[in-house]
Amino acid sequence: MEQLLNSNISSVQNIFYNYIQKQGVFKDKNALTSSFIPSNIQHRENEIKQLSLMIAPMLKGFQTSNIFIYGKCGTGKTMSSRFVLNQLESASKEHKTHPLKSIYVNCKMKKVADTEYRLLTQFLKELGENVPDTGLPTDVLYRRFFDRIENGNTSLIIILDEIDTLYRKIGDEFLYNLTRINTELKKNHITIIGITNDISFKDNLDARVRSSLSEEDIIFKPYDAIQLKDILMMRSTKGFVDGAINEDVISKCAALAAQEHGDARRALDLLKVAGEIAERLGDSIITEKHVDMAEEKIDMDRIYEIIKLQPKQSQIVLYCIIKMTKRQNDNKKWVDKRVLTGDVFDEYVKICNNTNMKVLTLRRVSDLIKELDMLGIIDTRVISKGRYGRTKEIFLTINENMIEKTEKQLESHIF
DNA sequence: AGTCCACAGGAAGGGCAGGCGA
DNA sequence: TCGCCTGCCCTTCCTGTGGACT
Repeated sequence: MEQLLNSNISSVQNIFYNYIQKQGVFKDKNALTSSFIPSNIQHRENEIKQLSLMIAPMLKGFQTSNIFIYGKCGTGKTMSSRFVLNQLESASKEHKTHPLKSIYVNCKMKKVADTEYRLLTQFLKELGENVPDTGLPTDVLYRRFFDRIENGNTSLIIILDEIDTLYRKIGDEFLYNLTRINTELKKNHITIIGITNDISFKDNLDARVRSSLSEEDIIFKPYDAIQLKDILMMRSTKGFVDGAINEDVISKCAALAAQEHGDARRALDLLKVAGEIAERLGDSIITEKHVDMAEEKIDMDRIYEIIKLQPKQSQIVLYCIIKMTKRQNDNKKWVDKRVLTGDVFDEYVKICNNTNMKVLTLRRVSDLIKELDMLGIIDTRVISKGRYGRTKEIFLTINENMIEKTEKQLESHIF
């Protein structure tokens, strides 16, 4: 027994020793993450200039317009905004101008920034106030927030990233209240920068919110394959050791990401994960084979992550959708196979009864299906079947060769 | 043209847990 | 301790709807 333990220790120690000794492919892995803000942001010079000009008056204590930034994911919206605000704050400190503070909130963060109360506590905490996570009336929080800004000596810039998610969750009352607070402030000001990838989002807003919130717009166009390659080349130089990666591999990552609406985040992920896979396999050079493996791993990880975070009822609903989709023995291509809400619900009831789970109503299951759609794991479309009623067609968006793995993963959670 | 189906999805509210402040 | 507040998950009730069928 003791001998077995010792052999385990020595094998693990060996892995660590080899890792330390071996020259890996990474020089600075951080440079390959999407949260890394480089000192030189490529192909976004115009947008950065535009944004800087819009918020520069804050340095002299003037009120500036609220700004809306549009662009698909991975087009550099967040990175450019954070870059400009970092520069703005340091300019303010360096030249001792009107003091400024910026707060960045990703509205997609569940349990952090998805309700009015949570957002206000987040703002207050950033401003140094101690507020409980629950318990206080919302109007008390608004008052504290107002007092803090009015009686403090800093103006505030709030970046609301993925603002469309916030709107879908809590409506536009919160945004309206923020703009109202701003009109009542005398000494300091708030500027709101809303970031979204939904170009039509603004149309949904109440007219009074739209007029005050979206005074200036900036649109970030998707990167093309050449621009993506430039970005990846620059990041690779920082991120990988010399000779670990060649131009062909970078081109492949750029081309794959360009197919997905020029998503730089995806391109960087591919590069980083390909590097990790190469390292794990003991290869000192990253090849196109590693990129292929990285592509599959990223997609699978995303699905696992979504599944893991879903409540059990939602997992059962997804499991039923997969089972019903697989059950179709027609000649249709996988992407054309679809199931209907009613069929999913019938299957759901059966599974709940078999597993002694509480059976939720059709109304609730319908909402769970909608949530899965929003997560991008399924696609839905409302259709009419004439006198046989109206329902929802549900398509799986999971890659066909990942279905089995996803199903097994769900089974391990449910049963 | 009217009927009818099978839901979609909005609104309201119940019930529970967690937390605050007097 | 108790009243009040919030978030969260859920149900109930209801109206709306597109198009096949009569």
